[in-house]
Amino acid sequence: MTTKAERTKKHIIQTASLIFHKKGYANTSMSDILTATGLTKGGIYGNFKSKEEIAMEAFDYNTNRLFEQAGQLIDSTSLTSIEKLYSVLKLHYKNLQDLKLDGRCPILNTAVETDENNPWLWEKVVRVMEQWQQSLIKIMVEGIAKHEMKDSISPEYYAGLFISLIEGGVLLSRIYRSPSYISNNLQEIKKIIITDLVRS
Amino acid sequence: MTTKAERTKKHIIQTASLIFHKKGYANTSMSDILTATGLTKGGIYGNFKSKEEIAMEAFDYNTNRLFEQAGQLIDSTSLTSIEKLYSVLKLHYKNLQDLKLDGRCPILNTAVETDENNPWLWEKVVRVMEQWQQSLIKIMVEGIAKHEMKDSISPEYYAGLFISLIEGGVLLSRIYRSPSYISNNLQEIKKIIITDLVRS
DNA sequence: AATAAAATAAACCGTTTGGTTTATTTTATT
DNA sequence: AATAAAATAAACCAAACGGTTTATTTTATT
Repeated sequence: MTTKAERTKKHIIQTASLIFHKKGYANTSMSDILTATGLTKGGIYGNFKSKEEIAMEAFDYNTNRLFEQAGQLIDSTSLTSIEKLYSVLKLHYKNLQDLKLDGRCPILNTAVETDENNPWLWEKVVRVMEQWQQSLIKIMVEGIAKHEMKDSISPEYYAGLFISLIEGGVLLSRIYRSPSYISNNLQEIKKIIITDLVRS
Repeated sequence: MTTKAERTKKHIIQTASLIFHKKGYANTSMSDILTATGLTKGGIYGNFKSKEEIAMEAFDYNTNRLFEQAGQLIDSTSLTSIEKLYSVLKLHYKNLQDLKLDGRCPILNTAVETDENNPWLWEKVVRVMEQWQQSLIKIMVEGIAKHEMKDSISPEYYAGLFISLIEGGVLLSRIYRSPSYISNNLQEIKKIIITDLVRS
């Protein structure tokens, strides 16, 4: 069973994370959060000591959504490394499109806003990007070891390339309000995997 | 000759554009601008009617830097469309790296911050992205007409792809404080041009 | 039903925000 | 040298900001 405080904290994080994700940190006020949660100041400040503390937990909450189910996929034993690489990127794409993230990427958004403004949140951004990158590299390193991928490739290079294509696609799709850019880029990723990575 | 007011306006824009570019719009206060320009409130508000008006002109100023010299390059008659396409993208890369933009992209930054927050600035973001995209498309359309590029390609597709690689590279290079990501992506663009676009 | 935990309501805090006003002084322009 | 333009200095504004306090009421927990 969960305690009342735990439930309320969760409610605050869930609600605030949506607002932060949509409007950014500086442009979200405490009164926005009060209104959205239906709580009063006492209710909020009894559970969190500052707006920043909420922002930090909201960032974790939002980024976790992006990587939901990715862990299982990577650890799966029934897939080849080629299948894993493509399907994990496709999963990130799908998670970005879903209702809650709404085509925006919390890493991209938070990186842009907190660089030069909030060192603590910035540190989180760097860490989660490293984590993402490493997960892709890991798949490729295993792919090379299992002779499914060429041993001449640089996993770091392709990890950077794939992440760039996803994030660049997010930007264009947001600006034009059309998912075609990010889905085109996912197609290009598929093509690159086949032509550059697969050991034939 | 320029009038005093014109000189002061320019000074304000030049100074403020650097701060907006670095810290974003919401995180830049009027007092930041006062300090940096060395002017007083009267001096600022005598030339601009609001912070937002400064922000709008600062955005134009920053994005113009990104496209500096690109026009001449595109209009040049001595280059093939292949050379034009690669060298204009390389120029954008170079402009992004230079002292003033400092590896950040004003389109990316402003898109993230102003979506959902500032419709006027957002409109500018959309327009400048369209302009960028169209300039790349134009090169490819001409390349097809001159039989330098395959007529089976979609200029829209590749324009989106190249912009994605640049913007994704900007994000990664900023997060890791290393230019290698964006320069890797520029190499990949070169490769894609040769393997996918060139009519052999 | 008694106790403890959590949330409300409302007043309150100092600070910062973007912006205005007015009278004075400095700087350009002619 | 006279005129007009531009910038200063400083007081002032209302509103919003994040955050605190206190006494009261509601809600969980046992």
